[in-house]
Amino acid sequence: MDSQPPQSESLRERKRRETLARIAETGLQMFIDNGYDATTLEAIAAEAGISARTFFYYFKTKEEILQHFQGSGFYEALRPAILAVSPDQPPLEAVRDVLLGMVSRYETERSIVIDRLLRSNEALRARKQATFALMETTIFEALCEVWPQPERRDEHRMVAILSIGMMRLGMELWRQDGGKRRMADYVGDSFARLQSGV
Amino acid sequence: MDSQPPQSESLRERKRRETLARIAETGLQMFIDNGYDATTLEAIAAEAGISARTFFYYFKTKEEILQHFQGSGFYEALRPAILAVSPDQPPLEAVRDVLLGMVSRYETERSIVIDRLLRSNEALRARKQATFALMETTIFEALCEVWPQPERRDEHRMVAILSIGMMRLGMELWRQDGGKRRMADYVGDSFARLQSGV
DNA sequence: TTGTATTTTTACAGTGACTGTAATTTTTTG
DNA sequence: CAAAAAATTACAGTCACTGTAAAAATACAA
Repeated sequence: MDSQPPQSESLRERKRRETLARIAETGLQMFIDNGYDATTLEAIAAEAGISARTFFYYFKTKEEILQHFQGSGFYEALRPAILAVSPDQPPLEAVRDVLLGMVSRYETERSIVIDRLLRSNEALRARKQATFALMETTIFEALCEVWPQPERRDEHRMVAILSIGMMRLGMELWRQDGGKRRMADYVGDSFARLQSGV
Repeated sequence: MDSQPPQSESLRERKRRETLARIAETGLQMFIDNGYDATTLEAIAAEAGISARTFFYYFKTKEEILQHFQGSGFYEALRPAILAVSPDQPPLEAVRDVLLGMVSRYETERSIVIDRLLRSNEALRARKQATFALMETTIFEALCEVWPQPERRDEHRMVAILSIGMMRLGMELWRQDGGKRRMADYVGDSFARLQSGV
């Protein structure tokens, strides 16, 4: 109907965005319904109305479908959030606050379902751990920008490892507890316990 | 020459052990020479003098060749070492001492080469992180046996995460430093720094 | 030694993720 | 509208890995 496409997004861009989203949604739903391993690329492509080859034009791997959902929301926001932190507080507390904010946004139905998928398969579990390692690196590098003194680099590494560790601990305790309280509470408690002496 | 096989090991067992070792050694050497991805299973099998199908009679996956070397030495010794610890000292110090002992035994030429391989490939890096996660679980469970009070379980989780974190930190610092001092020194320093207040 | 059970090895025929290539269609742009 | 750029597809291939069933090697008992 509009003969003038909105300047902000061309037909091409819109189609691309829609196709990407359709593949991801279709894939995730099929994973949930039938399991990750049992869902073939061919089936996802067919369901999404594209050829199998085209799938790889949008995603490098099957796993990347899940990374798509992990990525959107958590990992990408980490670096900017830390860079925006006030350099007056101690780094560990700064990172703690950033992570608490992100964790509380993370606790959605979808994330929980995806997490269950990530636990269902050996390779996916490994990828999940790798994501944490990536977050550590991201935190470390961001801290080095906020507090750039070279003699603090080792401290930054330590803070990055401890932060991700406490986040993982909190997430695990939350899971163990069946989600009675908010995930962020458990993460906050873990940080508190860490700081109250090891 | 001996018509009597030694009771301890039958022909079958010896051959099996030898074939397993031959596949692993051949595979590792070919990975080192030509890279992990560029080395096909078929090539390893051919070099080891077996059929491709027989490879999978010994290893479930190609990755398992590397796990074979990781496993022998580190992961398997972890649980018994912690179970043998004196319950008088604090858990964190106990685990620290265990890890320091294992790390000093770990720092061999072969381990370093394997570590380089594990860094060369995305999936392998992920597996490496997964191994650390597995060690955390092993430590946690062992601690729960040594100090079985239910109210200490969360503490044990914390100790497991912190220990593996400090070990990883030490290993990383050692690598960054080009191995001037022993790896165990860096790990020990990391633990010390952790305990001297976060 | 011989026969029989068990284990190991192999060939063969798949499946499924992923890649390279080159042709075709769709969208953009001048 | 024509030419460039991007998206889609078919097709053929590689490689890790699996299922199956038969053959070979080893163990064991009579």
